[in-house]
Amino acid sequence: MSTITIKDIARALNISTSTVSRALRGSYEINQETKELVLEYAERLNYRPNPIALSLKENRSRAIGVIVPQIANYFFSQAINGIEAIAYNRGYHVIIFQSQESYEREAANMQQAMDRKVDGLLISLSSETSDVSHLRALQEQGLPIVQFDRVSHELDTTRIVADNFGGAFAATEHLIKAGRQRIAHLTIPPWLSITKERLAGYRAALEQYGIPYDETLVRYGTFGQNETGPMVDELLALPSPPDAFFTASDRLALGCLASLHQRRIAIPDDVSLIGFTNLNAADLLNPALSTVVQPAQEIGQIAVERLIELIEKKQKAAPPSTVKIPTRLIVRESTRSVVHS
Amino acid sequence: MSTITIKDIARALNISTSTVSRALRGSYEINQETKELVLEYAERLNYRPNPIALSLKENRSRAIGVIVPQIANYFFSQAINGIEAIAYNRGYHVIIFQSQESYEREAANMQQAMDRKVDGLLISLSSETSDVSHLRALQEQGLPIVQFDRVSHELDTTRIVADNFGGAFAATEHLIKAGRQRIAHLTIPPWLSITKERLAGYRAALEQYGIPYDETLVRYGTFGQNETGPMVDELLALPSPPDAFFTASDRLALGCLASLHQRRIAIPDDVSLIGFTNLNAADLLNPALSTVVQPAQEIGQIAVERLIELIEKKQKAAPPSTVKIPTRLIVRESTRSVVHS
DNA sequence: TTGTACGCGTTATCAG
DNA sequence: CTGATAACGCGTACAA
Repeated sequence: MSTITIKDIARALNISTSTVSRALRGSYEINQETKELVLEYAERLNYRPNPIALSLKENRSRAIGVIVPQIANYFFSQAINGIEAIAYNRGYHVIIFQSQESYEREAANMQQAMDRKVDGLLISLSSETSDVSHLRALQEQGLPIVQFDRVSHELDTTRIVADNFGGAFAATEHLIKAGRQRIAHLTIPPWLSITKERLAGYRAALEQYGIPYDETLVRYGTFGQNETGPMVDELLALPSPPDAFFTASDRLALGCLASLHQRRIAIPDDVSLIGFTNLNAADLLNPALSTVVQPAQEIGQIAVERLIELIEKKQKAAPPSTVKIPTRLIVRESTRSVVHS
Repeated sequence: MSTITIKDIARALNISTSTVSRALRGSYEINQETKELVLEYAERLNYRPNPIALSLKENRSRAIGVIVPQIANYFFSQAINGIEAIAYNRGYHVIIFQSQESYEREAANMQQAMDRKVDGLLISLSSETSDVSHLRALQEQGLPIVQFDRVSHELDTTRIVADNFGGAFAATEHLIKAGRQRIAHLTIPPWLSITKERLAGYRAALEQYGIPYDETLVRYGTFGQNETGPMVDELLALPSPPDAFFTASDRLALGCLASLHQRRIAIPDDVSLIGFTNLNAADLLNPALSTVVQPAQEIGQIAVERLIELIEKKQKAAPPSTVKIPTRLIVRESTRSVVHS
């Protein structure tokens, strides 16, 4: 009794279900009187069409699948924030999947998303994923897919990413201009697209300012816990230790910050530190820390907009392309004297 | 052709759909031979049952609706992390809704969740929500509901919350024992359950140590941007300004930290600062900042476990009760000399 | 303008 | 042991 169907209305009004259906969706060929009657009654009983029945019939769900490595990662939770907001306004629901950085789980998630008949898929690849044939298979079955942040160029989809090269270049340049010469780079697994781009930006800046690239200054992390301590120790033990750190994520930036504090290294007196972070995360960061801000929310919004475009105008699939969203460099010097007052 | 149904199998094997259905679900009354034939064929063609058809038939969706004020809030993204992990293992999907701290939107989300026929609802109330009759209505229609974190005691459901009183007491006591006497409390809207509990813990600690309660030291924020600056200014302008700050969220803690830095107030030399934060957020915090850690992930996990219990054993609905998860006080003194080296 | 019948994928019921 | 049929809620081609 709690859920009222088109059938109940038909029975109550002594008309057929098809008439009710047509009235409800405002079909032109229908008696004004009947129409109003139906609408009024439906309104009164708070009739709500059953989307599941519709899904079954139309073989679509008005749901978008989102697969991310980890929700509890500030970048992704912000991206999802952007995604959900837009999707909601466009009448889509968001079903979240976490790959937990596991290829296997990512594949399982994709299968489940398919089973659920999502209308489209937004995905940021797990760090374990190098083979994208499972994704390609879905795509070939006609599932609209948009990649964001951690993307593969072996898969021909629209890709929405931050300007990782530009951001890394700006960060490195900033450190160089601050007089640093031995800039360490703490980053994430080397095979990820975003890692490569950031590394390239870092190297380009070094090159432009005539500083030799020293690969011993570059350290690759996993997404594990407490990994910065050993990295920092190793770097400090070098014959010629770093005088600055450029980290590739907020997690690494803060881990590095904490490690340096524990080792009684002052920032920015002994070393400088700058990290890749996210827009709101920047608020959360130590005010002494300069950051390269990634517009996570914007990336999510644009990704979902593109995806909905693909879903709704299948006829003219926009040619796959890579969209780079600019990053922003936030320099905080003002607090320097305070922190070390 | 991409999706294979029970019908396809039946046609291919020249048997009826009912036989296929029975074979697939291992019905006892069925020929071993036929069974194997069907299973083998289904396996080979990678048959996957259509959950939407099942939903329509069984009037359930194996999906859990989760309504939170904001995904991009570290507490909630961690809670969702816990929720998703458990739900996934139990075969449920998670559909996310953001109320964006709006009552109206929360109500709309609930309606949509109902429309989608979620099997149960996990909710943390928006800051605008005081009237819970919309929730009560759903509950009376038989929808299993579990509240977490921001709960209403006017709604008779299982509630999973952090031990806000205990955490606030511990934080305040810690500050008192560090010699502080004028402890400001920056908190969130006063009508929220969690606000009241934290305030009560704060007052209880003051009382226990014979410090008079001064309401001018308590400031209530909204969830807006950049609200700590004015709060801190007002407090510092008091005839007898605070010598410590206890903040009710990571956002307020960091906002406060930044504001104090800007005003050249040293921590912990001039004032002490302690905040309510979340387990992983603690990593992100300034290493100089002590915190009361809320186990966000655990709260999510327990909430969803309870919900699934309710969903699956409707017969014996566990009596509604409030579960308090302990918080943990993390004191970081070691970094003090470093920050001010 | 309205009603009848069918199909979307699946399972339960009832015959055989 | 297996098959035909109805039902879940909806929209629509076709018939009236």
